[in-house]
Amino acid sequence: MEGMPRDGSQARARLRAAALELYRERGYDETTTAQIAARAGVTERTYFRHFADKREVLFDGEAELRAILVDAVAAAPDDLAPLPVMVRAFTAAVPLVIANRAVAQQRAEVIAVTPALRERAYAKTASLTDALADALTARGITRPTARLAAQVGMAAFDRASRSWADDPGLDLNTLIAQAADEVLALGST
Amino acid sequence: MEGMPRDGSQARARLRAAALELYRERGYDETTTAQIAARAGVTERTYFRHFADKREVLFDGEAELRAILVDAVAAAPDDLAPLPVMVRAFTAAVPLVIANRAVAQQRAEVIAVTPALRERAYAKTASLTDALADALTARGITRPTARLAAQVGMAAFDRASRSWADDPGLDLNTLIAQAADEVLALGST
DNA sequence: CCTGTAGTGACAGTCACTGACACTACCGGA
DNA sequence: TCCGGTAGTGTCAGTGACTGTCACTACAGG
Repeated sequence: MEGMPRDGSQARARLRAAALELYRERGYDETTTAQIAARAGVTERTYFRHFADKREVLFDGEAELRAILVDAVAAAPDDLAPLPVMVRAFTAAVPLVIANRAVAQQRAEVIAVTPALRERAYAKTASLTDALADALTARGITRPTARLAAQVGMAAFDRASRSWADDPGLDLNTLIAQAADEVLALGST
Repeated sequence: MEGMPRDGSQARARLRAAALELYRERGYDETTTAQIAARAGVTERTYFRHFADKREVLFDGEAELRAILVDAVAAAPDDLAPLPVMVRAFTAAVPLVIANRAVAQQRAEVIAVTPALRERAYAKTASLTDALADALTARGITRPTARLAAQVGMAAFDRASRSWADDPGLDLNTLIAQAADEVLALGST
């Protein structure tokens, strides 16, 4: 194309949209990166300049969530126990989660039926968990305990998210707090 | 080769060994599946008959661990709370873990420095977690709670494993119990 | 107007992975 | 003893993800 705008973020956004559409229409395995690029009006080579691989296009914007979580951990009161700190962090992210609900659900549907994408999703979650563990470590918590708290907090958030996905009428903030309570109740009959 | 033994499990074992060696010698990215096959004395096509992809060769034998965990969950007393059930399950797996320690460490080293392999490791862990959640569900525990307990239990086991990897002189059974206690203490300062 | 820089297209190449077909060792029974 | 089925393998051809390289174009700042 002759007069293509030189602003890369536009092409990037079109690639994101095209990929989500195609993955939903034809399935991930039946979609080629060339098709994604074509629908976005660029070449395959340009696709790989914006995204590291065929999966990554579905996992953009993770940085924003990470920043919110990490900042919330850093901002929590000094004397707060690890699990309540996690609750605060995820609570801080609730507005973003709610804002992205519509697209997130479409993505989740594709990911659910595609092993390769589930694998990437696990890796992204693990990456977020690492970031949370680092943030807890910065609060003076020992690294092994920080890792444990981050993983447990993420498990609680996962539990809350699923309930909320089933019934978006529920209050996600409340669900997060309840999930944390549920963790502490796992030791008692 | 003319007189190659027709027993596939031998080739499979050689492929496993060859892959671990090459991944350690040259790195995962610098190793081709053709090289693995060559070192094992078979063709590349045969490699892909035994393993689904280039990563899977490092994650064989997961089925054994899964069976032990699931059986232990099923065998636990009816009135035991979810987290203690997880402790029992992982405790039942300790002998296997100890027996595999030497090879497991070599694998862990490669995985640690290879994003593609870490990703697969996360997926394997998630798969085990799903199996544990299913086993808990069979005990009458609600699915969301079962998922939560399985993830929390896995986090505790991860915490215990890492301590044990750092100092194999410690008792892994004790570390698992301590990690579970630590989870329940995450809510208190 | 000139120059550096970022985004892109074009092209060639490697390698993971798959489908199809043929061959060979072995196991069971006729 | 022979014979047919089966499992494991080799060979070959092909697709598609991903990379390196080079040239070109739009735009910003001086």
